[in-house]
Amino acid sequence: MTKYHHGDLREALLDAAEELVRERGADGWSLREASARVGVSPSAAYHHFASRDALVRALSGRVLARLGERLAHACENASDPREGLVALGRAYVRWAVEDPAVARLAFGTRPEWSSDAVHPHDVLIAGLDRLVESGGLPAKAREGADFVYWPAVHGLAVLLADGLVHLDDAGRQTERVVHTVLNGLTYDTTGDWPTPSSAHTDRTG
Amino acid sequence: MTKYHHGDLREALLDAAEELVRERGADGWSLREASARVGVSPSAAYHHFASRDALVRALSGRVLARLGERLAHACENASDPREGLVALGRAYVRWAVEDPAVARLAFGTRPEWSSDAVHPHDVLIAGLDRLVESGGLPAKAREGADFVYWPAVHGLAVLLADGLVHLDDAGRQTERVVHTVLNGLTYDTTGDWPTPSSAHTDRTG
DNA sequence: TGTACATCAGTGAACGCGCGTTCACTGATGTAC
DNA sequence: TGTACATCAGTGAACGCGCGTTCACTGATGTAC
Repeated sequence: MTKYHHGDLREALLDAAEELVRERGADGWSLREASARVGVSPSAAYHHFASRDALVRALSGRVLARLGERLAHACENASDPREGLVALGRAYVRWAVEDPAVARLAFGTRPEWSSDAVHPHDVLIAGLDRLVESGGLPAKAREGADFVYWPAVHGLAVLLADGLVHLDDAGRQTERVVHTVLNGLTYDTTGDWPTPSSAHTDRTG
Repeated sequence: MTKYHHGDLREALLDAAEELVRERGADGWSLREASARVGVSPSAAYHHFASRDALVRALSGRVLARLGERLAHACENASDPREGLVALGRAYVRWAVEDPAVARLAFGTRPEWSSDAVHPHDVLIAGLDRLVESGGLPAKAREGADFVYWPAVHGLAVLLADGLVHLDDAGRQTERVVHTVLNGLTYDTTGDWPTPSSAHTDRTG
């Protein structure tokens, strides 16, 4: 029954590590434990990852890529662009609340990023662009708007995931956050907000 | 010169631990290292902390209390309530950017909270109340507004601290975030946002 | 179809290490009389 | 002011442990002829 060759040990190790993160937190587990859980000797892992750290970075990348897919799915299936951004925010926060330890790992580790994966930030960019195209947001408010929307949603997600805040209905609060940000971007009484020229997302560290 | 009794070993250990966090990250150090840095045997620490974890929680509490003081100072010295909230946000983000590893520790560890310290969330509550009193925010928007403002500022802080985003001028972006949120709370086209009845901050875990 | 052989993906023992924590101890301090 | 003594805050050796990683190895697989 037990085969000498595992088949897909790499993926199995990532699965085990993800589960361990879920159970014990981002740092509460070892390479040896992940190997043991898969039923393989510790040294076997080194045929697939250069080090424990490489495993963690690979896991982080896999997790973020999946988040990107979830967000894209949520955003695209909405009835209109504004609702798309609401759905995106809800999916983001929901994910963090449902899987807080994994979320914390993903946000706290430089991911090994596969270039064909959908980055969460790209989903957001597309969502905001669509909103502007549909007339739901003034073009002049668009620049740098992702670095207003993202922090708001991200902040709610991590405050909840880290347990600093508890909310009865996190989904409803997410909706309020998103609407508030979009309204605030639209009714901007304050003036010009030059986009910082080098604003960017760091995807790999 | 070297005294047998240290004088204030407890505080010195917290200082050493804080410095180690700064140098190596939230988890990259040991009780033994902190003791060694202070020039004391590892076991000495156990006269002041029940365990390594207790040390970490005490450090987290101290860090958050200092943050509370900084925020209160920034908020109170502003020219008007709205500027107070801008200053609060700037101080919050600035702190996270200047001391990212310590900030991450403080947000990721249940703090040992001393009841007389000023909690960051309390400073925010006072700032928002003042804004409403001065007519800068409709009373009907007040409820739950802290769970819109805080996520936005917190999110920007942790995105920067975790290196997920880089900005030329984080201070300016913070201002935009705060103004956007306050404008969005004021010009709320969407309707009623019942405050989740049990929304609260967790200060100790 | 059969066989030789290179390659791949495992094993298992061993390495050196630093960790958190305990324990019996001792030197320094401060208080009571 | 001097002394006995309790208490406090250190020492240092030792504990058992699990860790990441290396290494020489071997079993399984697949390909060339």
